[in-house]
Amino acid sequence: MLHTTIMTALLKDTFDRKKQFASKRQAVIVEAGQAFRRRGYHNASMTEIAANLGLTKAALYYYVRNKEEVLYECHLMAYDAMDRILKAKYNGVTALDKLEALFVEFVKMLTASGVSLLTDVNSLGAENKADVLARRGKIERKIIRLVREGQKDGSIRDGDARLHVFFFMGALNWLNAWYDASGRLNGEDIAAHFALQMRAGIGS
Amino acid sequence: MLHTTIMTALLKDTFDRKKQFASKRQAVIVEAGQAFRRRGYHNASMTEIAANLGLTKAALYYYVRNKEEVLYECHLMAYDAMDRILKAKYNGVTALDKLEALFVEFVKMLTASGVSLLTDVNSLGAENKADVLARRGKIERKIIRLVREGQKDGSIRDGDARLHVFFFMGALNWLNAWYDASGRLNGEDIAAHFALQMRAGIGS
DNA sequence: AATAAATTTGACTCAAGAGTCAAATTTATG
DNA sequence: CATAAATTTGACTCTTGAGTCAAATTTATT
Repeated sequence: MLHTTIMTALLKDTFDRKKQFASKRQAVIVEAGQAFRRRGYHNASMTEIAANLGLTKAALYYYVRNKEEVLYECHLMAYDAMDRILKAKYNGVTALDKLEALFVEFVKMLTASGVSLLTDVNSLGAENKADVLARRGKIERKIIRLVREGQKDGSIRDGDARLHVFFFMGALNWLNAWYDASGRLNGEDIAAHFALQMRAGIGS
Repeated sequence: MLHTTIMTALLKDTFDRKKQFASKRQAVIVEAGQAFRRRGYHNASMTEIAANLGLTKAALYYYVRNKEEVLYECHLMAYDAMDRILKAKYNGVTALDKLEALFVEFVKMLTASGVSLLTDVNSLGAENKADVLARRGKIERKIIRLVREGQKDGSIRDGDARLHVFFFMGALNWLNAWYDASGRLNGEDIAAHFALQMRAGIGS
């Protein structure tokens, strides 16, 4: 009994500590991601990111190995979010319907959360870069497959499915360049508009 | 007579020299632009760009003031090209027709020439950044105006014209991320496909 | 060939920012 | 309070790449 209480206390402690550490680390990644988005990877210094969190640069390095790792995790976070969206089941009889629902979620996610699609993939080392591009490729292929499905069920117009996808993925990636959370357009509106435009663009 | 021949020789000479200088300088900008596109502004070093041209870094600096200026000129070059396209008169009775013709030219230009839309606008100093964003804004507004015109003449579906435009401008900017000149898709095909998708996306 | 201008270079300087580390400080627990 | 682990810090080091400059070299002209 005494033994177990000690154990549980110990476990709870280490668990809490690990949770604390993990969530602080997460905060670092998110803050860095926003800095990267606003100012670009190379223009955002680790010192600056630390300061935004009320920390010193040296303290940052308690949570992350190096800057590149942070960029890498930012990319992964975005692709994880997209994967989660892709994994969910969407209602709608046609593939186009599903694609639309998916697209809405993408836009809402990108306008709402701290997650953003970064473009600076060349600042990653060969290993991480390959990894990130593989993740991106996987997602793109999944969407392309959905488009092909739509071309079979007749909901999506014929034509190069890859081009269909690259076109509207561009809209997603371009969001970062102009979307301003404090602007008059909210994420829901943009999502609705973009979904409609995407659908019209490839629907048959 | 003697006088005039001397003068003309002198003028011709300086003219040639200036032309030489200008075209070499242009080559520097173009090469740098390609390097920036491939590797990102900060990852592409001046030494590397010089080497690609068979020069030394010091020689590069005979042609340009500094790296930022080069980035600035790359942006201007792209916007100049877009301005030229925007200035031309396009056939087609509806605004949508004109927009489509325009869009085709944009895509062809971006897939063909050394010109490319760069995204690293944050690496510019305040002055140049404002300038570049102003140029971009001007172009966007012109296109938005055309979209509004289309909404009046009934060729373009109603809805926020800015969003209509941001959507397909994303496709343009995303080109850099995936387009490979040595790939199986050529610029003309992409232009045709994208034009169709753009048109379908906002046509009424 | 002599000359003058244009072009190129090797060998620098300099600043910025990534990353380190031993020591100080804070936090949780008995 | 004493202690041990976790966290944070100031004060470094080190590398990279931008930018400079006086001198060398090339080019065009008479």
